[in-house]
This record gives sequence, C-alpha cells and structure tokens, in this order.
Amino acid sequence: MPDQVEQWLAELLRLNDEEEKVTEKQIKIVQAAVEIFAEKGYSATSTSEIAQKAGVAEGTIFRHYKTKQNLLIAIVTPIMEKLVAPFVIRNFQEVLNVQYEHFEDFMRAMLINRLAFTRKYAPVLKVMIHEIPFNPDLQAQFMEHVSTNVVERVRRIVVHFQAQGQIIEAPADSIVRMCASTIVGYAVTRYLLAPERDWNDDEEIDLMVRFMMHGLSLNPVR
Amino acid sequence: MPDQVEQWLAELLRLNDEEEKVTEKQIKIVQAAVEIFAEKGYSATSTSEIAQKAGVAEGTIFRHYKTKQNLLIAIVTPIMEKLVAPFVIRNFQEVLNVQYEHFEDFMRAMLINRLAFTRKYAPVLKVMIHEIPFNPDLQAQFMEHVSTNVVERVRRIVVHFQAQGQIIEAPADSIVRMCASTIVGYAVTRYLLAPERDWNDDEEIDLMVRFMMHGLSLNPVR
DNA sequence: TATAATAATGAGTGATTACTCACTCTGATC
DNA sequence: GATCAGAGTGAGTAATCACTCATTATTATA
Repeated sequence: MPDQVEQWLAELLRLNDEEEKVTEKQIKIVQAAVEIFAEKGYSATSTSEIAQKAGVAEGTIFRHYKTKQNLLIAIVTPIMEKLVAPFVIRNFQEVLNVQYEHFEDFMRAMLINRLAFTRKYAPVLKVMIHEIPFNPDLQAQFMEHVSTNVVERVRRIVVHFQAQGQIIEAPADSIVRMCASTIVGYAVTRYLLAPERDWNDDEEIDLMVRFMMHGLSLNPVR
Repeated sequence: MPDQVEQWLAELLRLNDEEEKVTEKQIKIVQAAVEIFAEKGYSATSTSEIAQKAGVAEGTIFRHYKTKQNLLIAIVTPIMEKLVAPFVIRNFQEVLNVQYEHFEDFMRAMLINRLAFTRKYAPVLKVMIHEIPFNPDLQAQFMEHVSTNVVERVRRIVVHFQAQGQIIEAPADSIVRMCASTIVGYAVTRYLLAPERDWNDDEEIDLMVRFMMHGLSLNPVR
C-alpha cells in the first residue's frame, strides 16, 4: 500500500500545478492522511494522528497545508480532475464518432478504463464520496467537474446514438443515470464493500455491457 | 420536516421493543440529532449542538442514551430493520410464487414499495449510508440484515425465475447487484443528490423496470 | 566555508469535546 | 402530605482538538 500510494502521489503532485516542490515529508503526510481518512472518516481523524503515522511533527502538516481542510482539498482535487479527464479531452465527440461505431464499444472501453482508475485510487475515492456531501468546496468541484462536464458530454453521446436508432428514445438523463448506476454500483461493491471477494472482472464487465445494451435496446422482450 | 420526523419517530420508537417509555424530550433529541447528523455528519456533530437544537440540557441526552454512539445506534437500528422488513416476512417465497407470475411484476412492486420507504426516511438513510463504513456495530447490523437476509432471499428468487427461463443464466449475485444498483442509484439521485429536481417517478419506474427486464432478457440484441 | 532560505520541529494555546454528577423538579402512590 | 422514582438539569472535568510560533536543522548557492 505505501509503495502504491507513493507511486501515484509522486506522479500526481508533481504534474499538478507547474512543478510545485513537494518534499518527502509532504508525501508521507498525504499518504498517512489518505489511509486514516479512508479508515475512520475525515472528521474523526486528528491532525496529531496523521503526524504520528507520517512520522512527522504536527507543525509540519500546517507548514505545508495551512488547515486540516486544506489538506483534504489537496488530496481530493487532483483525483477529481483525473477522474473526469477522459471525458474532458478536446475532441471527445470526434474521437467517439471515428473510433466507436457502436454504443457497446464505447461503453466497454469507458468501463474498463474507469474501473482501472477506481482500483488505483480506491482509498481517495472513498474519502471523496464520503466528504463531498459535507464540504462546500468539494461540492462545488464535483458539480463543476462531474455534473457540468461529464454528464453533459455523455448526454450528447446518448442523444447521438439515439438519433442513429441504436438505443431507445427515453430521457437522456435517465439513461445516463442508469448506466452510471450500473458501473458505480459495481465499482463500489468491487472495491469498497467486498474487495476481498474473488472477482472475475472480465466476466462482470461483459455481463454489465450486455445488461446495459439489452436494457437500452429497441427490441421488445419475449 | 419536524412534523414528519416526529410522526414516524413516535410510530417507530413505540413499536420498537414492547412499548418502552419514550419521553417528549427523547423525541426532540432524536429529531435534532437526525437533522444535524444528516447535515454535517456524525463525527462533526457535537452533543452540545444537539442539546441546543433539541431545547434540552446536554445531560438529558446522556441520561437516555449513555453515549453519543448509542444515540446513533438508537436512530439507525429501527430504520435498518424496517428497510429489510418486506424481504423477511415468513412466507416470502410463497407470496412470490402465487402473486407474481412474472419477474417484472415482482420488480415493479418492490421498486414502488421501497422507493416510498426511501422518501419517508431519507435523512436517516443518509446518516446510515455514511456511518456504516466507519462503525463496526452498524456494519454488523448491515451484514446481518442486508447481506444475509435480503441478498440471500432475492438470490433464490432470481434462481427461481432463471429456472423458469424468464431471465438470463448468469451469476445470481451479479444479477442482484445490477438490479440493486439501478434502484439504489435512482434512490440516491432522487432523494439525496438532486431532490429539488422535477421528477416524474412513474415514468422513471417504468423506465427502470424496462431497463432491467430488457437487460436480463434472453433475446439477442439486434 | 559563509550566508540565506526554506523545512521541520514540538512545546504551548485557547477552545471544544464527550461525558459526569450532585442536585432539582414532577407526578404517581400510599 | 410524605415518600419515592425517574426525568431533567447545567456547572464542572480531563482529554483532545486544530493551530501557532520561536527555535533548530537542512539544503542550496556564492
């Protein structure tokens, strides 16, 4: 776990905002904070506990992150950005038209890609999910990134495939929500609720794609 | 909101364990606690704040609920039991065989029923969802009620309809999870994420049933 | 090696925390 | 009206909270 966290941390924090200097101790702090936040929740975690686990003086935390809340934001923000990154690329719609002739291919690709992301950042995503409802700053971030950017773009894709007659004519928002529920439901079960279970990811992905494709198909049942 | 909360509270606490005496102040305390827990989270809520909002001395809270954690449990436990109640009735499977010839009817009935429940107890369910991952007692309760009771029973129903050839042959757990994701995804979006949006519940329910039925149907797509 | 700048420290701060307890209040029973 | 039991109180407690700051250690540049 430490190795893994340090790996993506170094990666993330460095390419965050034009090469801000990040010290060893900063990495240790974020590392420890993520672990404890994910285990006991943000509010139930004390800064002294973080300092102890990070092997750092408590003052060091406040030297780099002025407040405890600031530390939370510094942890969640880059992950939130990376979470939506694949949807915010410039030529999203064009890539789609060219590369994915069928809705199914698009869904499978996205599913595999974002599921790998979830595995990689599971602890931070857990903290994110839990703290968004109680933190106005995170709420604003979430609204901007996920609601405004992602949902709106995916909506357009749904409309696109509806016009092609590949999926049913129903409110695009509802279609987006049902697909998102299927995927998020798996991600949560897979990595948060029962990560120790034996999972056959390939089989589950095939099943979900089938479920969603059939669910949105025009064909009548039976 | 207060009226609503008081209504189900009186109803709940009274038929909880053979008519334990519940005072006016106890109702006020639980009422205030639920509201603040739902708004800022359990750990971020102080007992003094609860006392203030309830119009009660802080000592009164600890007279009835020995600890803050105890108060949380006293709030969540009865709702957790009611949440799974429809699945735990004695002759669940028989009712099903007689009353619901088709999988679709069963799903629609459950969907409507549990969605009404979610609307009624939304604040407590929010608290429940947020605190289960961090509270061993609630975790144990959830495992017992939801995992052991509900999932196991619904699993058997899925297998039943699979044998009848009404739905696809896939791991029953996965089918249960995908249906649960669809429903929970709607409940969360409807009552927690965007409760102020204009929702057409009947249309959404029809759409979800269609989505799940098509998703699990045997027919090949296109 | 000297100097400047930044990183790191940890004892100390007032505020707040969950919880206690000696006490008062209230209403039912004899 | 005396007695008693439980409901309710609120000042008080030790512990812990996020955060500060004067001081020291480390590093980079000259």
